[in-house]
Amino acid sequence: MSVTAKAVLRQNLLLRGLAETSLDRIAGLAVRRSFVSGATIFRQGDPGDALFAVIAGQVRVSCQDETGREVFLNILESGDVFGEIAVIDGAPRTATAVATQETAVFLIPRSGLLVQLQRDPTLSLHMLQVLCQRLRWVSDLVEEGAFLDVSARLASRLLKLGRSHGKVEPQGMTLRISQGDLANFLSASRQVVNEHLQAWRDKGWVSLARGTVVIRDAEALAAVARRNGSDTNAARKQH
Amino acid sequence: MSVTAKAVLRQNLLLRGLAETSLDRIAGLAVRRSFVSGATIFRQGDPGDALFAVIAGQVRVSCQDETGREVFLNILESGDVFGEIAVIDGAPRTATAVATQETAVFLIPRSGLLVQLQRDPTLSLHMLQVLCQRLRWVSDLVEEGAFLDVSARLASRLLKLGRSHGKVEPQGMTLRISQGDLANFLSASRQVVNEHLQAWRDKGWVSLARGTVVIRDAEALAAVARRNGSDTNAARKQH
DNA sequence: GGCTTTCTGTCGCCCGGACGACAGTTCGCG
DNA sequence: CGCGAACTGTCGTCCGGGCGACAGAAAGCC
Repeated sequence: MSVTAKAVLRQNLLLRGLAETSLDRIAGLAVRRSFVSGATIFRQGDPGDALFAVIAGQVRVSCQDETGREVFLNILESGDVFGEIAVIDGAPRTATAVATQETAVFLIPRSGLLVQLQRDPTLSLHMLQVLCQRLRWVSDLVEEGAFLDVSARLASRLLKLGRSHGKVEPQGMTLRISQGDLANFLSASRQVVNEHLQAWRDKGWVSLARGTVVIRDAEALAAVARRNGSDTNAARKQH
Repeated sequence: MSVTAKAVLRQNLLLRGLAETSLDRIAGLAVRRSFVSGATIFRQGDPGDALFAVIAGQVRVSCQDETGREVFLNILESGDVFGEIAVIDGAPRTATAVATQETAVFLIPRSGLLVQLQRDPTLSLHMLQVLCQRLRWVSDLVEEGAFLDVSARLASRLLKLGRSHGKVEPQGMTLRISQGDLANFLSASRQVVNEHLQAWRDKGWVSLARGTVVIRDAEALAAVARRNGSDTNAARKQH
């Protein structure tokens, strides 16, 4: 295993701060895999026999229904771990993971991982942290879905995506995502997303280009994210 | 600690199958608490300094926004564990827990629990299972919220509640919940829930009474739960 | 350099479902 | 036993936002 790959593993929440021997043992289990852009890493319903960690590239996790509608749950990049749920309880995968760029990952087989979890309490504790983090993320999705209208959800999600995947540039936080994908993230329609985005562009809060959104006024977006459906009416009345 | 209390603890997913010594050590940490019907056990934002296990009674877990709107996330009864997220990562509670009956719980303080998790790998592994179970439950909420319309969500949730909290009776599976609470569970309005419930009553799929729903044809409900928004139209066209 | 694909920007229509308002019931409680 | 609170059953109104339909623009791809 290359030195840089080990460095990537070391920086994530799961493995950060683990004893060197423990890290080596996990590294010994891991297999490197590459995926071309668009390749499916696993799909909903597959047996969950491995844990993954992204070395380089990007992976999107989503759910689909039979009709092909899709909801994105998360975007993962270098250092992120995914596929933990199924690996721990051994049940089928709850979501589908697709590489959206040329992507390299580590694959850690379930059997070896379970043994290691049993042996290394620190690893278990880290894994618990990872699951908690996921749980908070998903609970947040539920809460926002229940309480916020599309504009608030959009603002909130833009800020979160910006924080985790944005590139800081002089004009602001740059996000590489199409409006259609953004809509899938919110379970909203592309059209409505576009409408809000444009309103915000006119106010100077964001700038838009094909496949990118640049956040120029995070404060303003945060205010929209905080305001729920009822306040939206108030805003319209005022205008 | 009473024998019956220990029996309750032993049957849940977290502690089931643990070594006797390990179980005793946790029992040594635990404190028994009682709550009257309507009492708040903890609320969203509180520091998460304990794990809870229900001995008897019922606890409802929900999120609230500032305007008082509420979404139920779960209903817990004897043997269920709750409050795990905040206890593990030490961050504020993500939801509010309220006793809906006279309720007794065990409270296990964070500090002691963490030590025990570090010492007993089997306990950690069990805790991982518990978190996975929660994660699947919450992911399911997201997926259903995104893909299913109110009738399908209602059918799906009724079946799930029936499975976990229903009483089997000659007429069918009896569920003790008001239509308003059911609506909060789906993030839907009480009125629409009532409308669907009544349509189903007329078809003989459920029977209704003040504060209770009896599932008489689980198959029929399952079919509704499977059918998403688009098929609803098809059904209407046919009629 | 053309051709296809994939985005963005816009309309208009229409429907699911939220919300307010009441009337009638049934509990629980003083 | 009587009163108030909580629940169910129904209407009508109104609107957020889904969906189909295009047109133009930018980006791969042969």
